[in-house]
Amino acid sequence: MNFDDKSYKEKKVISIGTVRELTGLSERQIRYYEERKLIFPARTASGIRKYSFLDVERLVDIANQIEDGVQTYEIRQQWKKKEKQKEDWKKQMLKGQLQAHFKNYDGK
Amino acid sequence: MNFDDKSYKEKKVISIGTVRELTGLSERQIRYYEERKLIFPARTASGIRKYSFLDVERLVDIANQIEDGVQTYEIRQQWKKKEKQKEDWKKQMLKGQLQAHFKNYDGK
DNA sequence: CGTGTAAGGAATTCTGACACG
DNA sequence: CGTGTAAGGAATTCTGACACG
Repeated sequence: MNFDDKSYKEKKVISIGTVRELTGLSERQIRYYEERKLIFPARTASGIRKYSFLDVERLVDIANQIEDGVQTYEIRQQWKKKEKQKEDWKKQMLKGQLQAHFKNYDGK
Repeated sequence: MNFDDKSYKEKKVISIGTVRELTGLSERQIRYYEERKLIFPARTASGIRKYSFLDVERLVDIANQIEDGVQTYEIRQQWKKKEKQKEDWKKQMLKGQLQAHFKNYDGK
């Protein structure tokens, strides 16, 4: 209903110093995770990084995994795997709908 | 359920340049509305203003009213009036509950 | 009253690099 | 590999003031 509430979470408006305060991470860490393709802030015309609340949550998640000894490229691979699973799930849904469709047309 | 979605809207994390882009207002206007007690950004330790998405919405509302010729102090008065109405409504609710309460105890 | 602007200073952010391990 | 830090520069933000009307 209030779809704006969702965009608040994804709107990239927070600069790195505020992200530092929100997450407790150092700016060095935040920029490094970007270098390792784990986070993708927007950039202003002059090059200043802007993050969303969703990015902030993701950063905390990343930091926790690294604390647990997971390497950055492993985190990236894990996310790719999850993306693939999501794709597969969508295909299954579509397949199910198609089958239901043909059943109606063939069985009668 | 996801009560964080609400706090996103009220968390003061946006600096004035981004607010300018979000609202289309000038920084001068944004600071002036604060001077007139219509908006209340947070401040970092070093004095940088930080706004929430709710503040951004309020700023757009303020700007629209000013465009319509409403003066800043009138906007402030109008809000005070609405605050009062809200208070009165709460009292009414409370009164209603009290009456229902006594009815149960007295009528039986 | 509401807004623009130039002024000078302080705080923020950026990149590339060296360091440690 | 992940993070700290000093370095120099560029972009941002702040306040108080003058201007117009």
